Amino acid sequence: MSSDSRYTPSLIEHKWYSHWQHKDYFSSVPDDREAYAIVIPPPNVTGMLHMGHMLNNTIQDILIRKARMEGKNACWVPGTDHASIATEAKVVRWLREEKGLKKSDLTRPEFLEYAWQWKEKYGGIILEQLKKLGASCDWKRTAFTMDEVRSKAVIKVFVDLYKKDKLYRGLRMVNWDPSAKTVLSNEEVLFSDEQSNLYHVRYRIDGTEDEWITIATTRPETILADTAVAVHPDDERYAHLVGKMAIIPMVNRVVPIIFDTYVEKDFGTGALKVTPAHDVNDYELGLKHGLEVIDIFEEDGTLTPAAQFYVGLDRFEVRKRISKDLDKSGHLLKMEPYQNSVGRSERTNAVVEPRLSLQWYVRMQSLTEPALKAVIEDDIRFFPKQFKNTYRHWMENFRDWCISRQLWWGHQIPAWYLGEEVFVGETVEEALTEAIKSTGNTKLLISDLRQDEDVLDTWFSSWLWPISVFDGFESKEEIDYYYPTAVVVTGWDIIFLWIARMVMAGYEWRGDKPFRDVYFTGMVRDKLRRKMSKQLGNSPDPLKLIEDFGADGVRFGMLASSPAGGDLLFDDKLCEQGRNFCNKMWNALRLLKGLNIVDEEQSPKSALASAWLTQRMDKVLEASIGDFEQYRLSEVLMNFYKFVWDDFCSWYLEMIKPAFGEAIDRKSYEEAVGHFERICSMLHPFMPFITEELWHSMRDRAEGEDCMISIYPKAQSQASELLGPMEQITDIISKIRDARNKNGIGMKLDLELLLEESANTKVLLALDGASEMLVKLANLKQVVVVKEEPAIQYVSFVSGTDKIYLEMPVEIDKDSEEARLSKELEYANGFLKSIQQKLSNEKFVNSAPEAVVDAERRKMADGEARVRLIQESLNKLKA
RNA sequence: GGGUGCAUAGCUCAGCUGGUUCAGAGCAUCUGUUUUACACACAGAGGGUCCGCGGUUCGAAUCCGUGUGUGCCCACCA
Repeated sequence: MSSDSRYTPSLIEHKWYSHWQHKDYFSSVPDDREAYAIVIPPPNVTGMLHMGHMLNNTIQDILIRKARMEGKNACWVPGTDHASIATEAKVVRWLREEKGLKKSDLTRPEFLEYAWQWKEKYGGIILEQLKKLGASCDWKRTAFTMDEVRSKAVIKVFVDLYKKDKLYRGLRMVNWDPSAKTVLSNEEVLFSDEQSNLYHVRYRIDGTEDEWITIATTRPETILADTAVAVHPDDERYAHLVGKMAIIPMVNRVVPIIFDTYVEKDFGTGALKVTPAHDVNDYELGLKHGLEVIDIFEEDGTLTPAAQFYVGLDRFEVRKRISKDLDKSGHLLKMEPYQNSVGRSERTNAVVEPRLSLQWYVRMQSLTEPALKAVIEDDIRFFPKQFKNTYRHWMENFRDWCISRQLWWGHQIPAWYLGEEVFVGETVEEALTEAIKSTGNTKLLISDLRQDEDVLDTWFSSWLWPISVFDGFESKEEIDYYYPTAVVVTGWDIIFLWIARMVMAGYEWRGDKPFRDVYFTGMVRDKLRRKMSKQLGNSPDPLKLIEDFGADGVRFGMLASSPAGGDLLFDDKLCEQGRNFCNKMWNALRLLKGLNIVDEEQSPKSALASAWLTQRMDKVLEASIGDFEQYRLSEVLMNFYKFVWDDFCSWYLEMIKPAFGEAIDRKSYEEAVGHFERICSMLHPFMPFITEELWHSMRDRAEGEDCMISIYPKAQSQASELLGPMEQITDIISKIRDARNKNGIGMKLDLELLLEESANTKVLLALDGASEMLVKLANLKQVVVVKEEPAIQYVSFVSGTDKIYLEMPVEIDKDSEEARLSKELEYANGFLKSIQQKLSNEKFVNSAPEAVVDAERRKMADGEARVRLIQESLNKLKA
């Protein structure tokens, strides 16, 4: 404990973190113990720690620390994801800003060299941040999706899928990111409603002077690529146009007017421009009606010569210009504000362009089947389980997965071309062998083959993570031991991108699930339920939070926010509460450490308090088992919090605390430290730093005797016969405080406690014991048993079925006493009445379970006694 | 349009298999306390139509139906 005796998180955090590291407690190798593995959802190398990471890593750390303390071989593998598109974008910017280089100036190997440099420099930041949070990962195992082992796995899997005929190249409409100049999978496109305009443009009917058809579009720039106009076949307005052609403005292309039920009559003018090259639906229409496809966009979103106008300008610039030009030429009839949903690239935020291109796809059907089954049948359990439905719905409609990306940073596709023919192999030599076999040309050289320029989607490596982190495609030793892993903790936003795919990969290559449980955290939002965003500035800096409240405080705050599933409303007030909790425990230990200890026999009062605390703790621990199993960690923590603060600090410590100037007996002291020790273990997974610090401060510890590897406490006994009496004691003490307050006794005064003869002896004893606690309230003179109502100035109350007389040194306010007693009587009567009513109901007695009826009978007996006792007091007072 | 949740104190949420006078917790609010571990504290208090309606049951915050409000996911969006 530091010398200034103030709780200062920063002082202890660094100390224990390096201590644990030094002990190598985080390392794991297969052994005889039960394996409990968690693979960290690899954060992007580009990433900084954000609140979502804080949350799910706190949760994982709790789970892994608890497993470790329960004697399992706890293995938490950290790592980072190469995040091909996001990283490449970052590297491109870095090159431009720091080195004055453009990507196009560099060769692929040059670019990759810079990218690796960047990765070495910035890629580890996020892991360092996680360490500050206290994450007890096995850092020696730190993996990277592009390191040697993981890369090998990716290549192997690609080849394997190809051989199984689960891979193909296909020409399709894809989501194109013009900023990163790559294709995106559907899951990488985020749709949101944006304000735009609906342009009404008229096309002249071919062969007429002044007959027009008006279409509505949000993308006038694509008019240059139009190859038809479509209307609904039943639309009478356009029935006369059968067989007619329309003339595209500006380019003056003559295109057919087609009739298709796809068109909605009620939307806009009921006429639709068809641009097969730049719209998914139009492409389908084009195929159906045999339309020409005119592609007017370059891969960066500027216009090609095929557009004829605005060549080289960006599509949005063109939108502005063409609307003006169309207006000038009298084609633009109307421009109205319109809200539509716009898809943007998850990584670059660029508006996604539908584009026809040739890409690699994974056939999903055979992969989704076992993956769906596993979750439906609870072989993999979802928490909360509602997500099963979402998962099923999606899995049943899984489209083939586009896995090629037009980037350099990533795993280059192991496919080689000889002319139009493709050969796949783990190495170029393998591909060459295939090529020779296929062509019969034995003179072929490696240099004749041209490797596919594209890299694989990042998720194509992430989905192998639970296997590849254990080198599971190459060696058996670790994978057989650690697989399936225990649980994966993640936000639900990547359920499809990542979770579903890991499940598929697990069954495809291991024939087994990758993890037993999936715990979905909520999305972290601010207390006003807004998303955390840079623009709003409502996203706290995690490291600043740790500085302000300590890692333990922040962990507490994250967890106390809200349970799994829904949104998690973050409020740094909760971190403050967490810090205060640490401070409370810190001071509790200061109290103990400050006591004078004497070698005397244990006082009965602390023996009782100690036994009671054991039982309270048992009860809390017992309840936590189910909560832990269901991943209700907030619940567990709050219950622990209340137990430590209320039961341990407010009641137990107050009861065993000797009066001012006096000493505590050794046994009581030892027991108190023992309780505290168990509390440290119990709370350690949640708040590792403070508990480790207190653990070492409370006793001299042997080398290696750390809280982190102490045994997780279990309930010691089932019995709870002391809980009742203690409840009564706390009740009595509360009532004494109350009487003091009500009668305006602010100062310490002599009070005499008198009990009826019938009083429960255990309570009597306990009260005597608890008397030390009353020191602050009153100097308790004595506890005596009375047979009759005493002839003194007193306040009486009923606790349980005992009546207690409290001698008061001041005149009692009879009116308020009467009011108080009347109120109590009313309550007791109401209680009794409701029970009597129940018991007089034959149907209740007959149909309710025996135990319930019995309990009611007991309650009735107690209730009757209470009513009688209160009534007596009231009568006396009135007399 | 398809699916799926949610509705309980000022706020955030528990309330699990229907059964304690069951209406709770934390925070916030208010009142009191310079108390000897802790003011990052202590002792108290107030605060509710458990969304409305109907049903099942001896008994409903809990189960069923229905209405309303509200969130999310998927698809579509000229």
